[in-house]
Formats: sequence, structure tokens, C-alpha cells
Amino acid sequence: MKDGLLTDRQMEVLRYRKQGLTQQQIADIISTSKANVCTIEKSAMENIRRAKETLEFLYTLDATHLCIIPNGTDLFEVPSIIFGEAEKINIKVKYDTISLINRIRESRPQCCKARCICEDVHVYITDAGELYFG
Amino acid sequence: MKDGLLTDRQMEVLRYRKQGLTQQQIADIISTSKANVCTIEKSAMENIRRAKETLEFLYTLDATHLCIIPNGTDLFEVPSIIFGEAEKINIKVKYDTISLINRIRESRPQCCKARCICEDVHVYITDAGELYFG
DNA sequence: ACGAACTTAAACACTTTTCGTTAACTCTGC
DNA sequence: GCAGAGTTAACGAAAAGTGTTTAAGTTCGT
Repeated sequence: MKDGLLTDRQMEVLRYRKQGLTQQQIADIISTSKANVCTIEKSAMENIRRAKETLEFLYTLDATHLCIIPNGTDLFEVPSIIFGEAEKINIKVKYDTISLINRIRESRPQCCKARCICEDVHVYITDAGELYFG
Repeated sequence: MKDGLLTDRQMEVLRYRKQGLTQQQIADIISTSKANVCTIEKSAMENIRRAKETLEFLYTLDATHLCIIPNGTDLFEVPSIIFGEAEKINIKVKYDTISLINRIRESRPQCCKARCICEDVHVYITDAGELYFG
């Protein structure tokens, strides 16, 4: 059994970066070039992106439909967007307006600044009316 | 730029499996042995596990503290466990008892059978009092 | 006990990733 | 201009992942 996608080197660099160190400082600490720190950090990001995309695929497996809430949308407009999309494909969403807003705020807290969606959010709608926020 | 972790082969097998086909049926369709279908399916599962673990690492990056809710815990006991852990490290959790129970039920529905937590749940606590359920 | 579905392990060719170097490049603030 | 932070391209060597086969092993219902 193996760990996640990230190599020891990649996690090491990400930890130092989280502490606010520059690439040059990290390069000195781990005894390599800053260019190498840059590529290690970059491939770490790439691995994280791939991890997210992999889990999104799982949702698409039972999802009938994908609907994208664009960056900048007012949180209170989200339910009607989703209800509208679901209606188009004749699916009754399991959640009412209030609990839908709660679901999105709880599952993507980093995307909700006050009433504003600050990142594109992918919403997968299954035949059963279940929702996944990718 | 590449897609997620899963290869075309792996996604193909997972899709067929989702449709209820057996490994032998899939092997016939994609012209290989059932043993190979088994291996492909298994490595797909392994990739999915790794994707999840990778994203969990991100939470540990800004998490000050990890607290594990053991399998079999009563859902109503979860808040006091978390509040207790947070208090030990002088962090005020952002959520009250009710919304904490809601958060865990919404973010890990498959772990909550009635009032019982049926899987170990990792809770990451950040300095800001935010919680992530890994 | 039999067959069907599924799992496991070892071995192979093949491809991809990763880490590392060197050197040149952009961008920003002073 | 220039120093500091970061990015990019080209290349090599070592390591890891993938698809495949073969063969032996479960587990489960009839």
C-alpha cells in the first residue's frame, strides 16, 4: 500500500512554501537549485490537479448532467440555476432552496465569500436528484 | 496537460462495472483476459484511493491538529470530542453543536448510519477554527 | 463438488514521471 | 538598470507506473 500522489520531495517543498519561504531559500535548505524547486513545486501542483480531476470522474459516473456555476454568481441565485438545469432534463432535485444553499456553503466553504461564489463550481446532477459539488 | 489519474482502460472498466457487467463480459468486450480486467479495476481503485489521500494532505497543510473520531462513535458525541480537542490547543471552533453535526452528516453521509459513525473519520482543525473532514 | 465471479502473484516489455543540472527568460519594485 | 522571485526549455539517469499473460488461489450459490 502506498501513499498519495505526492513524492516526499514535493511535500517537503509545499510545506516550506506554506511557511512562506522563497524558492531560493528552500533550494538552499534542501541543497539543490531554485529551478529544481520550481519544477518540483509545479509538478506537485499538477499532481494535485490530477487528484481533483480523478475524484470528479467518480461523480460523472453516476451523474447525468453537469452544470457550472460561474465565478461571481450570487449565492442566492445558485438554487434557481440548478433547479432550472435539472428541470431541463426532467429531474427533481432532492433539496429545497435553503438546504441547497447550505449544502454548497458546507461543501465548498472556500468558494463562498459572503454572498459571492468566488470560483467556478461544478455541480453534478444524478438521476436520483442527488448533487455533487466538484 | 494530462487528465486525471485514471487511464483510458481504467475508466472504461469502471464505466462497464457501473453498468453491472461482470469482469468476463468486460474482458470479451475489450478483448483481453478477465484477470487483466481484474488488475485494471484494482489499480483504478488504488488510484482513486491515492487521489483522496493526496487531497487530504492539502488539509494537513493548514491544519494545526488532527483528531480521529473512531468507528462506532455516537454522532451526538462527536461535537464534544472535537470541542475538547480544540480546547486542548486553544482553538475556538467556528461551529456550534448543531451545525457541527450537520457538517459531518453532509460531508460524510456514507459514514453516518442513523446515529452511528460507521467509519473512522479524520477531522482536521485549523488555527482559524475551520474543520475539514478527511 | 462444480462452475462462475473474482483475487492474487510473478514476470515481461513499454511508457511516463521524477529529480537533477545548466542556462536563458519574464516580471516587479527600488 | 538591477537585484530578487519566479518560470521555462532541453537533456540525462533513475525510478515508478501500465498493460498484459500465465497460473494458482479464493468465495459463493446450487
